[in-house]
Amino acid sequence: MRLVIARCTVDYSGRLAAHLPPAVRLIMVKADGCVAIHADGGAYKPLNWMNAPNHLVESEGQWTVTNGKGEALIIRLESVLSDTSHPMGADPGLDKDGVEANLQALLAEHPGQLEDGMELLEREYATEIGPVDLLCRDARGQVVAVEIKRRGEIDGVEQLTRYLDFLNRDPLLAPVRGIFAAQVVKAQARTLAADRGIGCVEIDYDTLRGIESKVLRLF
Amino acid sequence: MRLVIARCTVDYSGRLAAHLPPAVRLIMVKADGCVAIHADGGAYKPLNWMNAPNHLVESEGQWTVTNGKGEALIIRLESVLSDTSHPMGADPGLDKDGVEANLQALLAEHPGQLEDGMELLEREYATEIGPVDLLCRDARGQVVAVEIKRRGEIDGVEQLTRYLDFLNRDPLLAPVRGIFAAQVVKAQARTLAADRGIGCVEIDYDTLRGIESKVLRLF
DNA sequence: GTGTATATCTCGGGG
DNA sequence: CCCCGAGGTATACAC
Repeated sequence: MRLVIARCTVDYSGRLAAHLPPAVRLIMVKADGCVAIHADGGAYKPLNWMNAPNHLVESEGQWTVTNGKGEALIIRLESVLSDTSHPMGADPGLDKDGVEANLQALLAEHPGQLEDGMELLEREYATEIGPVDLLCRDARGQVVAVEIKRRGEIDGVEQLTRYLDFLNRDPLLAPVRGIFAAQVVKAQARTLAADRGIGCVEIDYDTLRGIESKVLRLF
Repeated sequence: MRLVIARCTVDYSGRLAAHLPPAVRLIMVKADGCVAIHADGGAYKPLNWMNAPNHLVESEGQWTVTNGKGEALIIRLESVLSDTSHPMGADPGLDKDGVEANLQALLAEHPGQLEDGMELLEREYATEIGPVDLLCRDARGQVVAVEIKRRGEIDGVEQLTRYLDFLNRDPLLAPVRGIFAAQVVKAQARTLAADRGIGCVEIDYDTLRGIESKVLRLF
């Protein structure tokens, strides 16, 4: 990884046009060739960048980075304060645990948390337009499609609507109703869901995890 | 900005749990206190990070970063290869041109580019489920809802469809028709729009900006 | 390659 | 402060 501290201006052209006036910034060049220009503040996103694969040409006081998609990043260096390189090697990568998949697994184990008497038929039930998170049967025997989100927003309601459209074409399943389950359901999503006859359930993740812990303690 | 090159392990807990095995990485600490851990590859996103505001405690071989939302980042340093600081000052910020806001502003000024005789009624017209980009009236007096995107894809058509559903329940506005305006409308979006009676208009941003320039030159 | 769904999404604006 | 929408979204994965 090469780290350059320099007073510079930057111009990006491609999907939009963006310009950075002169200032001291960090220019980061990674081993895969990607370039990022960071200011000294404002979270992790760089001001400008060019992902790999790209082509970097260094000339006197100017770097030109281009890629095959007609994008270009031009860095004009007014003064270079520091220019260092550090070998790092490949990174072993990040282990993650606890995203949406975790919530889905817990609800698959405890479908009764969605509604009394609910039973799981299948997880990741495959349709032609994508997998339904949970396919369940309610206490009265009706099939229920469940879409799970960490944050319940309008896109999720659209997603569930598409699944319901498809599922209801299958005479073996129809009529299928929908439940939108999330840790928090936003007002607009709730409005749209209500409008389409889709139920909303807010899931308390800690409660659910508590139930799971109790079950595990029995063994 | 402080730049530390070190062999380290990192653990994040908060919205999820994430762990990084030992490797040499860049630890970036910006003036506002935000911390980011970068590998030598993989685009501009860091492996782990903690945005400002947060609280950083450095002890022997370990940094602990916490914030007020129950998130924590623990960096265990096995060996520090480099540790430098570089004053940069505030960044003047990024000038962007060509994003949706620019397109919306230009179309609001020149609704006739959507269709002959179109007139603007309101920009960002509020509905229960979100703001309609432009509400217009066409040459025959019919109300037209306009959704503007830089790239016209299927979710934009869905969005406009939702707005039309709600707008058409208002007897003072109905019947409302829709126009989907974008610099490029993808084939699937065009098909879906046609199926729903929504018109598509492709906008040439440079042409539109040219018209704006001509208008400005008159003054 | 295109389409779909996720993200510690980030980031900025408005109420 | 939260809510909401756009993003040069990026990224992974299925078809």
